[in-house]
Amino acid sequence: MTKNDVAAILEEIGNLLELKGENPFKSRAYFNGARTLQTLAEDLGVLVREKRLGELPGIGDALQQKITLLVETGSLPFYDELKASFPAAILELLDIPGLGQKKLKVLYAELLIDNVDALEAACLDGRIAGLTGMGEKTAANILAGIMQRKKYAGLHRYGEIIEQAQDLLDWLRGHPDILRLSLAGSIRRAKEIVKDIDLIGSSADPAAVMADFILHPEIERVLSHGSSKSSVLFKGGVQCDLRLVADADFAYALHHFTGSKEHNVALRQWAISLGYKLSEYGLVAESAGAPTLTCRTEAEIFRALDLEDIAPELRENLGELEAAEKGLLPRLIEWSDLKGCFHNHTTASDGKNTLRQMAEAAASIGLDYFGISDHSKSSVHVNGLSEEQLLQQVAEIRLLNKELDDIHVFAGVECDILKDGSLDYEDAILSQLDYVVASVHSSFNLSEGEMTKRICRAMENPHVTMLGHLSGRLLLLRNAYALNIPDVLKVAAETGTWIELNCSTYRFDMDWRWWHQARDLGVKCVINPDAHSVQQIGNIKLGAQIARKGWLRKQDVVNCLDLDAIKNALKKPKL
DNA sequence: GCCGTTTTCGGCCCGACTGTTTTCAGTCG
Repeated sequence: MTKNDVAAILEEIGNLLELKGENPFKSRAYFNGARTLQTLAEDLGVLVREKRLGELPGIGDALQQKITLLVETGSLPFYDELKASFPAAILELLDIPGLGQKKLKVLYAELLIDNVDALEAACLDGRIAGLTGMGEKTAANILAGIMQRKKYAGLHRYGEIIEQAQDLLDWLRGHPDILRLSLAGSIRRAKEIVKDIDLIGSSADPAAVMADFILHPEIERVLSHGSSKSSVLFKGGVQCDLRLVADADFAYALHHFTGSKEHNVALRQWAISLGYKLSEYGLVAESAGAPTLTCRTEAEIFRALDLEDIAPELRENLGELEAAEKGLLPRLIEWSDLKGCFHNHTTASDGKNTLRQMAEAAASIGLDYFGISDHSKSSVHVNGLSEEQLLQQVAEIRLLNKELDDIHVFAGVECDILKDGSLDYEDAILSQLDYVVASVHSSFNLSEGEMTKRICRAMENPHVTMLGHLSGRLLLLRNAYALNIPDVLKVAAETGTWIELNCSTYRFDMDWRWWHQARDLGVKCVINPDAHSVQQIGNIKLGAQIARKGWLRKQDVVNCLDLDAIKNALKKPKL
């Protein structure tokens, strides 16, 4: 049982306890415990074995026992009994917008509603509207929530809505009554999955701004409309919340609504320890005689609390406050630090543009070098290259380099890691390339041990320069395969194998949560677009955002090296 | 159920908006 499995069970327990009418703080304790496990950098099995679970924040005696039982035996009688006292599908109803635990509890107790179809029927035949505390509008809202959920599932990949968010920001900034305006929420923190677009603005006439905001031509439905907050649903299914405050409150509101919630809770505690009370409205001295503070910017709020300015991407309560206190925050990478990239495809395998088009497009966004790595022969479904085709492409690249003077093209391959950890070409072929990206494209269902061994064996090959999309996940589509990432990181450090941060909007893989640890082990990151078209080369900008989230600096990312330095790095034997 | 320099009991972030209600509860972030 992985830590994510355990975390999912703790969350489920939290929800079931709320439905049961338990002390809400008790169920919150389960949610907190789940969150701790999800962001755990260590191996859960090791923690359990060494009886160190209690050292984790939010894990006390009771959770320690329950987690230990789950890890050691794979089951938990407390959970089984709790689950058995409710219908199987009831928690799915909590995903419907507008329906929380309290209403769900009433629906189940009064009408025995325990699935989406029964809920939909009850909305339509008037039974919902007849309950105390619920009326026609409640029924209509729940119904709209069911429809919305069916249509859009409510979650979005960061890389697919960030552009829309930026456009919206620009549109709204043109409003004459807007003073300041920023993205907030998880999209500002560059989370790989985003629920909605949060905007925070300041205005002397918020009602006027709101009145115009809800007239945006791309809006499908206005969900709520007030003078300080409005929510709309855009065509295409993205929800956007706009909050407006007085300009004096802007920095506080921006910080508050950027979150994360966990960061905010920690920062409030921190403020209390210094004698202040922090909220979205201000930073107020609690002790008599202390000066009243006015912060114009978030940086000023942090400074007032004796902290370095914490970048939004780092605000996850994963050590950023402690680092900011000691002046140890990393100087985070910027996309413009990137000088090139390595994992890109052409029409030779499954790309949409030719070798030359790709190289010229890379040059046009200012890159100094660019690597071509088409698929290897086992990936027949994506037109993987035979040995002859691959060597032919290498020859073409050598010729192209004589023509192009503003970019250098490296010849590589995305070589399949076969089921047993061997590679898809012989060493005699691989040795003729400038570099090799090794990736898993098949046999996803191996055990964790087998998959870990497979990938580690591939890294032992001296020709393997880097690992591609380490976990194989496709965001919102496919889970990562079973893999012991700490073990992989250890071997990557020992063998000098780089690990890719794949910038496909579906991947962002390796996950940002691991990079801080990888960095501390000395594992180098390489930010790659996995571009299958000229447009996708630009995804390295998104990748740099995610790298920032993983605490990465310029010196941790090899493709920040200039052309001469990267040539030397590629020539150097890795072992 | 967790936590602790006001500590082993009594808190646990809190305000906007909506809808159902005559003063407030639920949801959301």
